[in-house]
Amino acid sequence: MAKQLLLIDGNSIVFRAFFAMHNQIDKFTNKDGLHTAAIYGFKLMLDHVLENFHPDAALVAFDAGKVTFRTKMYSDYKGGRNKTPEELTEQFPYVRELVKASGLYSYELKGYEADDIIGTLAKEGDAAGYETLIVTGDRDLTQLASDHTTVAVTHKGVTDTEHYTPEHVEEKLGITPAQIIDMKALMGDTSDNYPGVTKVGEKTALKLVKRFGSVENLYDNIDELKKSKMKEHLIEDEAVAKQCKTLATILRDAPLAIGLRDLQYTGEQTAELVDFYQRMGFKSFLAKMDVALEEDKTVAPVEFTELTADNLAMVDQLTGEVSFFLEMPDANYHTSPFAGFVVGDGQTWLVSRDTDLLKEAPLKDLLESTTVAKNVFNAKAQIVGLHRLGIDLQNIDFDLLLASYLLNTNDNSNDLGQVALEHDYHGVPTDEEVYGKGAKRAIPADDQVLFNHLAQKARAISELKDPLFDQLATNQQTPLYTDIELPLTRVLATMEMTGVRVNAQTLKDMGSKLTERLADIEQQIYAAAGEEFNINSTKQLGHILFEKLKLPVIKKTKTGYSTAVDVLEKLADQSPIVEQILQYRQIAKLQSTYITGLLKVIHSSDQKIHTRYLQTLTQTGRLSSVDPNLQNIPVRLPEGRLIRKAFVPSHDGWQIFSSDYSQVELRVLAHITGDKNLQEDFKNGEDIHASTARRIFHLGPDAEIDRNMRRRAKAVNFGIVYGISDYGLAQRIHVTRAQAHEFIQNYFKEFPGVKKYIDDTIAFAKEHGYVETITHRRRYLPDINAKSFTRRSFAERTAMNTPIQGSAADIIKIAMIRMQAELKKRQLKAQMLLQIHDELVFEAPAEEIPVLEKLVPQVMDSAVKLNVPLKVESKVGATWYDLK
DNA sequence: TTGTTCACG
DNA sequence: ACGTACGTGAACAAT
Repeated sequence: MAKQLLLIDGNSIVFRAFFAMHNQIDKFTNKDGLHTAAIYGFKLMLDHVLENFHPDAALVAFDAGKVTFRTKMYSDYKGGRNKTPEELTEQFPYVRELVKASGLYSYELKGYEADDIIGTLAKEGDAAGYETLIVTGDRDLTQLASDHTTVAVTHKGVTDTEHYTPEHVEEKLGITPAQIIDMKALMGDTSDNYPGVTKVGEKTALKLVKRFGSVENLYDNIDELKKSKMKEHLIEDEAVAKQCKTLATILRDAPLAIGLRDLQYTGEQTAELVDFYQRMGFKSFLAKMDVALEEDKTVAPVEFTELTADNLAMVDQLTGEVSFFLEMPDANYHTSPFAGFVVGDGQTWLVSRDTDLLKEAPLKDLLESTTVAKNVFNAKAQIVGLHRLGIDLQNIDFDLLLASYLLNTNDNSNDLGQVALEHDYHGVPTDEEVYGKGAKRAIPADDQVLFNHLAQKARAISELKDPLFDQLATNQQTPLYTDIELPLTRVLATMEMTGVRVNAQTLKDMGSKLTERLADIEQQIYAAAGEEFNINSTKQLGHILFEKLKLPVIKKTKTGYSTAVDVLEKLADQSPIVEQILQYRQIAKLQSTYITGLLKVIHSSDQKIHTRYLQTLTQTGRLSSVDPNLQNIPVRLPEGRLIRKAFVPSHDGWQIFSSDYSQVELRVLAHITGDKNLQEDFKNGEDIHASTARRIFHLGPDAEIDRNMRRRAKAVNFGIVYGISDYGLAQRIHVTRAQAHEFIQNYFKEFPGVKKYIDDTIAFAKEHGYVETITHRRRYLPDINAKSFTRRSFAERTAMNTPIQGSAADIIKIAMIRMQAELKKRQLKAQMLLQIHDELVFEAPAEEIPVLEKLVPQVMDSAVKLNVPLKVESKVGATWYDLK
């Protein structure tokens, strides 16, 4: 077998690697802050090549600076290029080190480009009977392809390559590799900045090369061309074309100081590579070699002083802003015990288990001071926890959890140590590491262990403040943090602490009735099945329906038969048991989640439910609600809706008041797409689903819209917002896929702005790796360029949905902050209780209802200025059920 | 802990 | 040919 020679175009691969990973450039840095994306990508490419190609000799060629024989000949050669970014230039020395550790030679020659080194060695290889593989990111090198030399050009990224052999060049362009030079001479090269012949591009150049064979032959026989503008240009630019040919020609006889015999490849230098990976922080490469990354464990120890009743005066030594952390071991900070606290200024850290000390003057005054700034982790938890101790935490400046969430919604741990690690800060372990997990989790009995952990937490908050603020500023997210999310934290804390009154007796009465009905249906099901079984078990239910009763299988899940509603609905006419199961499910859900579930979380002290809003969880900027979830209380079905009767005002003579945005997501869509038709429909105050039906079904302005048409149009509108597929739409509205496809096509024809927005947004996401809302809330989409169709498609749908859902979330957040301020300013007794994505629920004395009826819609619809109006509808009633 | 189902916007 | 609408939380069964 012939010997093999590997030649790599170092500069072009490094550039490719760098720009391929450009959108995650800040993710690839080592602990010293060195950018490593290009180094990483280079090694990725190298490993990929060496999987299939086993060279006997190998070399990586680099350019040796700007000045080459080409620039001497033509001073504009490669002119006009942007300056290489600092983040890339700093990586070159390390790429060379990597090349060496990988067992390859590197070489550069003053006055010549990497191409010329490669061209010369490839020629030497051909002569010596080698099979040569050239790896490059630059298509120009394909001119070197020959019977024994293949040129691999990286496509997208660095591991996806296209192999150019003479046959492949012939197939693609219909010319020989050497003729690529002639083609380039005629057409020029914008990236290398030489012009070629005026008005001659790739198409014309190819035609001419195919006809005449070479530039020289073309000019020798120029008279054969018919009179034309092109001919004039050719004649005029003859000198240019000939000069460009020299520029485009890669040298095959550069005066190299090395030869093939100097390039023997004997494999990688394992020890050097491991050391190199350690310094670069390349975990995955180390893992391949079964070596773990040595974590930098050299964290400076943190010093702290235990605070007691006797040395409380030490608090007065704290100067300037302070970092503070109140430790609550349970996630639910409304009820969690307190385990201790830490407070300090970056120099001094004061710690204690005795949280009653916080009530003492020096600490209470400090925490309530409006002039001393506080830095914390999870401000909402701290506000609520301290409130339980009778302290009103004021002047919060930095919330590590909140800032981290805004910077990247994907890293959404609630653990301080974990969050710190996501920002490359290693100075604090996770709670799990210190407190244990599961049943073993406990606050350490050893003071030193607990105090050290608390002090480390406070230090992390303090040290991460500046870098995270800087990153927010870089992302243009400072106003989002300062004007929206941080003020919202206090609004949410107040809502949670206020809580909502729930009448336990109402729930219990409903519960007993449901229990009876459930027992009844249960017996009917057992009778129909001919045996008793656990109806709640999908496995047992599947067995009964599809094996014992032999009903047709409509859909399967990973683990067995699907018994979901849409499946059961299709089976309803086959056996009465199906309808009974649907009934059972509906009632069992109400009973377990909404009767017993809610009864469990009513606080006995005030008969109220205090949910927690998670402000740093969702990928879109919405809130979520837990312990319990008050954002999914039943409303759609009449039986479930009755649950809302239990939600009552907390004072006699008060009422429940609610306002919601009407079609806010579609209005946001109209705003950000700028679609004229959609905007017009909203400005005219139309029933948007009806007007959509009118457009996509091509109905006249006065035609009657029947309910079915409106229903279909509504489904299309939802589909557009969610990232539609014809299949999905067809499923939902029970039409054929072809019909669904036509509906979508009609929609895009009628609303071209929407179509353009979708395409532009996906393109933006592919280029930048993230999408944004109207307030610069950001969501990264790592899968947007994934190879897997499913993953990529999902990322594309979220790319277009997130700005819409997220901007709607931004709008209501702004409204909530303004609303809370208005209630305070007007000294109203009304309280904001709940937020349900597009709806705000209040309780208020009856006499304030007329005020709210004007005020709330006015605040909500003016929260932001869109180029379509926002519409708000209000209802009022004695309970949450009775709203009218 | 994971999967399924179902409640909401 | 791929496999299907976005964002959530809770209960329950089975591993």
